[in-house]
Amino acid sequence: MNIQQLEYIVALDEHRNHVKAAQQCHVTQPTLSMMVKKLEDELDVKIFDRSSLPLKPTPAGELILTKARAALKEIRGIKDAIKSEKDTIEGEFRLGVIPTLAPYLLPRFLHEFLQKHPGTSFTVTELQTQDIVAQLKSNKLDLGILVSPLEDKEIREIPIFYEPILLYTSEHMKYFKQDRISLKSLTYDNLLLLEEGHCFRGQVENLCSSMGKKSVHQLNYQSGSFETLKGMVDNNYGYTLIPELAVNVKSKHVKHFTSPEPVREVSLAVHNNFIKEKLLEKLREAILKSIPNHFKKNEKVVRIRWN
Amino acid sequence: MNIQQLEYIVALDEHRNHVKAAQQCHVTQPTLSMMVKKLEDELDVKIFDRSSLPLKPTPAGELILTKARAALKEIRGIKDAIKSEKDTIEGEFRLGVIPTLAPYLLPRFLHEFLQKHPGTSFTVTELQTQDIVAQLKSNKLDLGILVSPLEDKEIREIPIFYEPILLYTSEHMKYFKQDRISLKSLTYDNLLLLEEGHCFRGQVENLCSSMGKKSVHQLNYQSGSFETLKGMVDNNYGYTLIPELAVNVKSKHVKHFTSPEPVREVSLAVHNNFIKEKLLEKLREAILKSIPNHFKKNEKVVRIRWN
DNA sequence: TAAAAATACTCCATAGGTATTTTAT
DNA sequence: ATAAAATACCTATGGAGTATTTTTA
Repeated sequence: MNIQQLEYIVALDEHRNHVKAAQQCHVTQPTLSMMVKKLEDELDVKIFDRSSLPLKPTPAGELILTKARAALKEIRGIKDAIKSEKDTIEGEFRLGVIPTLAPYLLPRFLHEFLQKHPGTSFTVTELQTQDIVAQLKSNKLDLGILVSPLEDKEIREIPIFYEPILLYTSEHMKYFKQDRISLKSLTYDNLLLLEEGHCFRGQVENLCSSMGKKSVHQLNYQSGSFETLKGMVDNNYGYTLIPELAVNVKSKHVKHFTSPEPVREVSLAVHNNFIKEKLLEKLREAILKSIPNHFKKNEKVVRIRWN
Repeated sequence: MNIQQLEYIVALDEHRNHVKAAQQCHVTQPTLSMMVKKLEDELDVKIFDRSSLPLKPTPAGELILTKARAALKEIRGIKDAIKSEKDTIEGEFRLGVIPTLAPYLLPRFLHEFLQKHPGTSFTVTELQTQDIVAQLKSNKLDLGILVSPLEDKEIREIPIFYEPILLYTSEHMKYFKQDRISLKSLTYDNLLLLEEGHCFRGQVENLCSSMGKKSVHQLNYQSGSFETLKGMVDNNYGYTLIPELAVNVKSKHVKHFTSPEPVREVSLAVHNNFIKEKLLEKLREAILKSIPNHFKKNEKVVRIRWN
């Protein structure tokens, strides 16, 4: 017995005509005829009395049809439940965001999102990438916003945007006089960096080594936030690399790189189990709407990896 | 999606182990693994979290499993309902029996059967074969007892026994002095016959022509019952052919044929739709128990056809 | 005789098998 | 190291197609 056969007999009972029933099931008349017959053979019961046209169910057939309808309803219920689970936005969600994004990105979209979707609520935690990943896996978090790729089979990433990496330089550096900086011309010496653990530190180190450079630091100042680093630079102390959302691009200290521009890929991250597709879609849309247009995918970029 | 896949995920949820689940489903582990995966792919939902052993259902998986169990229950319900319908004896049944059997056969088993199966009741009608067939088809009868074969696609015959045909002869006939009569030696002239419509008349005519004989009747006496014919013979008026149940075999008027003996095949007849197999089985057993042992199938017979 | 259903046959998708590799404890 | 699960590959069943015949009204 299979689900198709049940659908065939139900359709046949509804139409009392093989051709019409077959059309409804998107198969040919012989296919439907054969399958109905096969089911009858398997159950060893005549479901339809074909001795006169239009055919009609036998007494046993009536019984079978009633039960077949109930079974099909349950089966459709499975698909429907999944669909509605995927389509529903409502719920309480635990969101982890990396510290180099949280203060700059969340204010841009979260309030509006909550107003637009009153059924949703979020508990936001600032966490470093590895903690977000671990907590998504252990079901302590539902969603993450972080820099991808992670290359973790259990975690699904939905890329949202590509955030340019800018140079934030003090006035006394040579870069200050340039309009745009070439990535190749960058020496990584005396670069101010975030402390260990922040993915952005890893990203910059990665960028550095991918350029075949070795950074030597006279001052090994490591801060926990861009705000401190910016303060250092503002007070004429070296330079740093900084993602665009973390700075006012109109500041005279900010320098863009020439093409190909380094960017970091910012993604939504969820456990493979997460199925609220609609929520992901809506969140992605809301975030995309809140960020500058040039963050959208662009071929002329160097996507830097954080790990 | 198919029923097997639902059974696989339910088994997997029960055992939390692919090997054991596969054993329960009588398939190999790779088969079960693949099918579960295929279902997940089709539904686009992870049903099981395999990141740690033993695996466990995802939240969405729990939902799916609940519904899958309900669906399987309905599906099993179909088979169970059929089985119980087939196995149940209880009910009111309308039984048609041909007149040449009814008065001799019914008293032999019906009372005992009713006592043994208090849940059953019968409405018996004496009808000729063609009427039984018509009423089985039009659902005015549930069961028939008649002489087969009928060769009607809508009617199912369950042979019960083979009733010998005997010669019932008056004392002045040449047959009276013989111990056993050879079928070939029989002249069909002046044979007393039942009136038109009775299948037994057709059977005898059939037997006659199959022997290459042509019957010529001096006295064309046609009766509606064997009792009348027997009365004629008892009063020294010719002879007749008569099925064994209709006579006292110890009577001196009764002569057996030599082998191969002519017999008629007595069958239960039902419409193809009829599914109470157990009832048929029990009826057949009861009838068989009530008739002489030599009525059971025997190779040394000439099965005569009534049509 | 026209419409409906059954039959004959052909094809290919896939459920299921075996052998092996990969993963998790 | 060992048990469990996934993967690769192969086979054969049977679901579905087209063409045709048979049946019903």
